[in-house]
Amino acid sequence: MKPTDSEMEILQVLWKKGPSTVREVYESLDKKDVGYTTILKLMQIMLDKQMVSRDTSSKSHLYSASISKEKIQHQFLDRFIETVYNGNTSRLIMQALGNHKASKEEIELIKQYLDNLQE
Amino acid sequence: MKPTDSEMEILQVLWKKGPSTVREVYESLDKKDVGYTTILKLMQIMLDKQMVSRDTSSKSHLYSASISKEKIQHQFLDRFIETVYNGNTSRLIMQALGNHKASKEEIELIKQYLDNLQE
DNA sequence: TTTGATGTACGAAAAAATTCGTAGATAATC
DNA sequence: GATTATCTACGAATTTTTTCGTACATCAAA
Repeated sequence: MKPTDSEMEILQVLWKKGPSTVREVYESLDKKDVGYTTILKLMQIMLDKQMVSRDTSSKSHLYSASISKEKIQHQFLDRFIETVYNGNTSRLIMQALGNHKASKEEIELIKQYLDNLQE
Repeated sequence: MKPTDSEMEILQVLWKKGPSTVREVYESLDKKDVGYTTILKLMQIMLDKQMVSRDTSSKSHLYSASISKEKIQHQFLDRFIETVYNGNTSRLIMQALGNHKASKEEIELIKQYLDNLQE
């Protein structure tokens, strides 16, 4: 099960803010280019697909992500490395390091991580 | 301009093998689940979008990627980190290292890269 | 020069994803 | 209690992506 781009944006909000109403999600994604019912419909579809669950006890329903951020990240990462980097993980890592100005602390952290791996 | 998943698969082949005919691409993606004309059509659409160019001097046209692998990778990576990792690059790198069993050589390579960055 | 294999072009169907209007329910406010 | 605001449900239109059938061209045998 692979969330689409729009679905990912909604999941991001739910992961960040926890259980939220459609309006809260709509507000968070300040995309003035789509209407409220569009987001509503998307979230209803996500419910169908069981990507989110909801609490309908009050009038405005509360939606929560029902798949963990880590799991989706992992899944996307694998797929991403495969389709974009042809399975070459080191290449991805180097490019990521290159694009992004890493701080001393970050670099140290990653180095430590690598040291651990080597044991 | 964002290639779709199918378009990415085709680009991968062109990057790897260089200028190729539709049949060569079709063969490379041993997806027996889609027909030859599907790939042909996709590549024609990609021509429209100027993602590929072609040489029509002989009967079977030769297609080449007209955007560089590096450029697309860079673009995808930025987008990916943004939508999936919320801009947190280190997180991506650690997870990538964690998922994937890196060889001693790879780890060394990345360490060297980090050392360079630190200077 | 006919036959068959291999190509391209392209319209159009099918599938997937996105968008929104409208109807009706519920809650809040006057 | 009437009016207004806010919410859900849901069908349906749009847009995007994927798929393929068919028509026609070209080339190499037979």
